[in-house]
Amino acid sequence: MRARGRARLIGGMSVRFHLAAAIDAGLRQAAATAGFEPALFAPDVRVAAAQHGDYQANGVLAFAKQTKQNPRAAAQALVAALPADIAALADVAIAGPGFLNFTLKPAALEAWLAAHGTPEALAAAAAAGSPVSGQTWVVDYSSPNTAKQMHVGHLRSAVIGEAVARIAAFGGARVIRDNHIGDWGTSFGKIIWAYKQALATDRAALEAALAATPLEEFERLYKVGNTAADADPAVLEASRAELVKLQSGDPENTAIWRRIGEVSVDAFQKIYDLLGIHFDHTLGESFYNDKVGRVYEELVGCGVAEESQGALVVFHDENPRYSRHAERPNPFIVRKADGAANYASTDLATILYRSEHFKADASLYVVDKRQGDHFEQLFLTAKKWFEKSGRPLMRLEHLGFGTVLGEDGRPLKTRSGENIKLKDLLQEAVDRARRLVDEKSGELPEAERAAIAEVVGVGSVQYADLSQNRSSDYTFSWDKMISLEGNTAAYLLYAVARVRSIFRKLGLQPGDAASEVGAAPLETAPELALARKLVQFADAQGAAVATLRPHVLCLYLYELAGAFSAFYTADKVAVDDPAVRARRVRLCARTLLVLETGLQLLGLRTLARM
RNA sequence: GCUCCUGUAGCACAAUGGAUAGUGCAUCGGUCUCCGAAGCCGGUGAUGUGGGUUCGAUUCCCGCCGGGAGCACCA
Repeated sequence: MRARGRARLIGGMSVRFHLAAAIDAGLRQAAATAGFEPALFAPDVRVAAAQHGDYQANGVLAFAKQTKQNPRAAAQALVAALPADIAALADVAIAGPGFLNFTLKPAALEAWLAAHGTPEALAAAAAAGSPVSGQTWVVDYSSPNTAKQMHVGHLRSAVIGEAVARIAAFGGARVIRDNHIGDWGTSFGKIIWAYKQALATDRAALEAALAATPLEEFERLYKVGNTAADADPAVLEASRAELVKLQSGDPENTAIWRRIGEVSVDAFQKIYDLLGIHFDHTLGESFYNDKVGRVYEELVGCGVAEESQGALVVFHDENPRYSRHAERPNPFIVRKADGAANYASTDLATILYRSEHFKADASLYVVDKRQGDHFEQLFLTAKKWFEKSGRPLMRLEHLGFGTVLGEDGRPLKTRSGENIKLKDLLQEAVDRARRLVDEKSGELPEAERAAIAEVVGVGSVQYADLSQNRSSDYTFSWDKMISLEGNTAAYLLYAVARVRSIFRKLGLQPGDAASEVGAAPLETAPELALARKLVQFADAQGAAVATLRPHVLCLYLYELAGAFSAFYTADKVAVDDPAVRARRVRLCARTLLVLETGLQLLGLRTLARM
């Protein structure tokens, strides 16, 4: 069997993208040679702390423990049996109780840099042999409700979802981006009622408002309808009647509803454009409206669902939380007592559609973690349903994220207690970035400063969100976010701009092979540290795909930018010695390549100047 | 009440059971006649608490204390 991963031949030397995987394979081979029981030995290769080398393998300790051997003796036996390609790749040392430390040889670093010199080479290497390669993944994110402006609560799903989608696609998956908008439900009866009232009262004013700020106007109409329905049972009844007409296909109500959807999606797209988001599909709840009947039939038919208090529900007796025997039973309600569908109904229909129509291998839901119970019940239900109906079940995963909090530790709101509109938040970020750009780079033309401010401002919002573990609550702070210092978008973008500046000054194109010809071997400590960090892109990328946590990629890019900045300060690129210059040009070009690739995976744009 | 999540320096974060717990902000001190100082180099400072499992625990298990969230027809 061929080794996993793509190997490129450079000067007869095979170059692996994932060097950790190469070391893992080499250790397994050595273990076989040394007579270790394969089932008991897992190398456990990981990126090491810098003082220990580049990679460390911790698996000897567990192996020695299980087989009652001296761990250092086992480590020595393993090292002695290491295949030649690993010995050529790295220096190996046994440390502490039995850790194996691998320090990549400069020639191995140079070969990796030479082999991964273009965006195409990097992407091909990352996708080849990836565990997700060739799979179809649906990423379900953003998912706002129509007739409402997106607010700060919608930020994380959009930003994290886009990053996850890009990371998965770079890892070789065929990614389908699906915006599961909330475009169906009782609220539309109220909007239609209010719309018709406004039409009868002052048609011109209504049309003017809808022409100027259509989404805001529908949002206002919803509030009018909602307030009126709360105050007056007759209005509530009238709204219900409008909803029934809509659901039975009444042409007028359907036209109003369509218009609501269109203006909403148009407004959303303006924000998506800023965030670099483009959906393949916008299949909202209404799309599944005619697909829930089949779900009910099947669930009842295969004995998963049952009637309870008039509703169609699913209990999960094996789980104390969702068991019918619980103190306060909390079943999964798949059809309401009034016969109407709910969130659960359409989500089940959605799973079926993604299975049958998209042939999806995975469906990832980037949704607030507070909906964790819903997804747990949804997945349990889908599992039983698909098992009983003999269908293979795709991987279902809820990528939950925490709440955006203000600096007071409460969910982020405006001073008056309103939700902050996403549009306003992004504009504020751009405005703040603009002030910084004017201060730092006042010499640049007005139009360029505006463009820079947009990239820095929006990128700062994205990066601040992505750079911490998504499942934690996220404390929002303007000052920290737009800050120039620390682990921020500005720091990474600044590193990119400085690399680009070097190439401008030298009159070279980044990645132009001719500029790297005759490169001398890497020599200085900052050069080696930068090269090592570049090689670790493979590890960061692999970890990002495996964990679907973009912050591991953020952390890596920050460290890479730091390694570059240290190198930049210590070692001048524009030196006379052509061999030294060539090797430093190559380091700069790869830094640029990896930084830009990584930032793109996060959904950020980059700048040549800032 | 039940359940889930969570507690790491003044603040914000990191650490698939591994080595001396990393980083940023703040703070203190260096550093621009030299490719961009939005930078670089250095100092100070932390695992809520009590047990347990383990060669090894921020990580796993149990208790306690603190914070957040969810719990029948909303999404």
